[in-house]
Amino acid sequence: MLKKNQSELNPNVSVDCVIFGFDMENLTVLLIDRGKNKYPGSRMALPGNLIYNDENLDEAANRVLEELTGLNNIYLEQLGAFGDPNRICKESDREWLKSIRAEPEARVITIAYVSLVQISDYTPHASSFAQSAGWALVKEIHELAFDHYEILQAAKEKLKEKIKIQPIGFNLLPEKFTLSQLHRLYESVLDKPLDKRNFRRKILKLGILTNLKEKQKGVPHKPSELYKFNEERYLELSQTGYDNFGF
Amino acid sequence: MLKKNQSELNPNVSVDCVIFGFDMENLTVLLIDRGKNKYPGSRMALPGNLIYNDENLDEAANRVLEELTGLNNIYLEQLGAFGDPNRICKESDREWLKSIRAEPEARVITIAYVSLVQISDYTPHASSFAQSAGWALVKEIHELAFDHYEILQAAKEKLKEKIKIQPIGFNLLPEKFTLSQLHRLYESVLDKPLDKRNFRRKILKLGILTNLKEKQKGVPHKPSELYKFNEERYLELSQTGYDNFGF
DNA sequence: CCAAAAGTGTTGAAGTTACACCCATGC
DNA sequence: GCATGGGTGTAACTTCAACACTTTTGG
Repeated sequence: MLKKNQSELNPNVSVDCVIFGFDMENLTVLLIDRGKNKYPGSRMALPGNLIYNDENLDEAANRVLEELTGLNNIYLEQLGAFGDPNRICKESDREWLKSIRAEPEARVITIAYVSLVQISDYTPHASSFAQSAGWALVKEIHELAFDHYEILQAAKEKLKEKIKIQPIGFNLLPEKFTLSQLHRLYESVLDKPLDKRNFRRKILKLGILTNLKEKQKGVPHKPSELYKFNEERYLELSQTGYDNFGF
Repeated sequence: MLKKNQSELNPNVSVDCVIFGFDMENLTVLLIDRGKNKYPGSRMALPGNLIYNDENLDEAANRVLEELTGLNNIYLEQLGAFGDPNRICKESDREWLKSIRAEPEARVITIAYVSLVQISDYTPHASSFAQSAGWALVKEIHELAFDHYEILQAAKEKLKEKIKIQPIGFNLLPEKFTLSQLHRLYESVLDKPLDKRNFRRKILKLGILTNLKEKQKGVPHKPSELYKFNEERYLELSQTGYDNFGF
């Protein structure tokens, strides 16, 4: 009986994931679609689900992430807890919960996570909480289900702060990338233009990039050199952190 | 019936508060004492309690804080969620929960908060979860109940990061304070020595301090000038934040 | 040859670190 | 008069922001 209780869903605690991607132009976020016509206005939501009583919070977030994207072992960090008593104020949200949860009226606290993935690694999966899912441009999102819009804003702020201090941005790029792509990534996360020459100088000085001495092919302009991380140095800096990248 | 349910304690979600103080020498934290002899080893714990279903997380944290210290409207910020399924692994913790909770075996996720108070404002109160409470030197704490030691470490890190970026340290000082006290505060939070002259120069340049043109009395050395905040400028900077204080 | 993005250095200003001595008070 | 912490300035160095032109490719 205790055993059984331990592996049940906890009706009061969920995790929601803000999964960021980068389409080489703009920051994107993975949203689930709650279905056409039925929930007008805020049809889209962050992926998430209730936790099981026998898993910890990080495990629950990884489970949601893997169920949706098929990915595991990717960058994942807790953002914080959300959950006003009046979080479920929209009628459409209430209806949706009735369709997917055993106790749709329960007070739910959600623990939000931020994840960074390479878009190219993502293979869409149907999952227990989403018929369909897809990438949306972060800058074009103005409304989401529940308090998910607020969570997204907090996630953006956290990413902004963190990318200045730790070299986590690389999690959003493919293995081989150009300095211009990295530059564009920083600009779209920080939401401001960065001087090209200063950016290159700074990022190269960190010593976390290896020049592959290989060039882009098939581009209608001067081809760029490709880089990858220096994994060892990257891990070193990920742990110690910087005082400030200076951006 | 719905109404009743809404104002009940939620058995699965609690808040715990890491309440920092500063005794003019060292960083301190407010701990509750679970009683002599009964719980050896980790007698001390962070103050905290289950949340009510009709209050939000910030309200719950404020309630715990006020119940314990009699203070409200003080600096309070969410740290994050904690709660492995095996969080209650020590027998002494289990026993204690049996004595204070209706469902002592329930899986509990706790939302940790960090609070900064002036020690002189603190008047001890008995409370629903503590017979007695008191300040402990942070650097002398090596063990706490549940996962509270881990939470304390996370709170220290958060405070370190935050104090470099926002002028929140003042919440730990009395209204009138000396630059040396502020200097000592920064040193004990950052846990490293800071050059006196450079510290003074930097902090004064921010323009958030007003020189009261008033001196310490009764000290056996050259009396120091007293300062207070420039409240307006302080609020201004609290909101915008700095890129970096540079410490 | 044109369009498009890649790549590259210098300069002036600001900020950072390191460092040593005299001052005012209580005892 | 001595012990204690308060208060002050400078020089060398590093970092930062601003800024424009040439190069290589595809079409």
